[in-house]
Amino acid sequence: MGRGKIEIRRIEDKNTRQVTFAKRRVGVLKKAHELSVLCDAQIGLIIFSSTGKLFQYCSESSGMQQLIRRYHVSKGTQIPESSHDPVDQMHFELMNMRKETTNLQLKLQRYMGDDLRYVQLFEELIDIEQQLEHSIYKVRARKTILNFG
Amino acid sequence: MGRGKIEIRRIEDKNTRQVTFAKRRVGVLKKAHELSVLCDAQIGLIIFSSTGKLFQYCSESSGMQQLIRRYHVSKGTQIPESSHDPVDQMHFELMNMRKETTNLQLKLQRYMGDDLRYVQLFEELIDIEQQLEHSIYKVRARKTILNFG
DNA sequence: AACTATTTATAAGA
DNA sequence: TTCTTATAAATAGTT
Repeated sequence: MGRGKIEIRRIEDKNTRQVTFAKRRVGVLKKAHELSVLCDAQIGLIIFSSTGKLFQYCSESSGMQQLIRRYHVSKGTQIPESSHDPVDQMHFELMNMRKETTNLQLKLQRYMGDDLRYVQLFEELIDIEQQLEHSIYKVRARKTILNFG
Repeated sequence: MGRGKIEIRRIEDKNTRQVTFAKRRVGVLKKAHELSVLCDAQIGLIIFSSTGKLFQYCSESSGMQQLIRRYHVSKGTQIPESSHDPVDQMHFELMNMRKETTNLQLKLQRYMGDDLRYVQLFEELIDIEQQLEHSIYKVRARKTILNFG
């Protein structure tokens, strides 16, 4: 739907991905709304961007909470490992977040050249090196812009 | 998007409404999936037809339950730090951890050369550049060790 | 269930 | 980056 056809796979270029996200997010929210109105359907749409920002749509006549409740009822049985107790849910989320934080810290360390002892693959080092070189390139470009832009 | 333009309001003819629902339901589910894949977003879409039938989409790497949990957490309201209620404390810890995760993501982005738009201080860029150069030095040292150590 | 004439969404360009 | 536009995709009405 544009000047060219694209494959449906993760867009690698960060800027393009961000622009596409902004455009298509509007598109899909609109489509959800139209379907809900035209066909009298109850619809909830939750979107988390890759940076964790939340966008949502919920059709009229019911808040998202109510829709989610209906969803749970409709699905009937609750998945065993997931509890309805808000405290349990929070605990679960907390564990997930700790895991994510740890991963991020490791990744950051790696890109900061720390804790490379356990990087055993030469290929992986080359990847990191190239990423760092690319980063430096971009930082220098930004420096130039700040200086003369 | 068809032989004629239509107003976005409830379709009165029952048959037409059903047909349109079937067509557009496929369309919006597809759009949600494409957005999720192209832009690395976490998406959940819940559709109840007017007859109460459930249709849903949830992006890879997380079930609908987990997405809903994330939604609840994300919508969580601010809790005063002073509360002694264990649930509030857990909530508070969650919020802090989310903040830390966001910071880590930003820092990582920065060291990967992305999202430098908002780095306004030349000094800060020089810091990042030096850190990156140091990182490359360490990565290269590790390469040497792997090769000859 | 297919088929198209049109509208709509959007990828790439300015 | 916001605006534009050529092209792809969705779909309303038809068969």
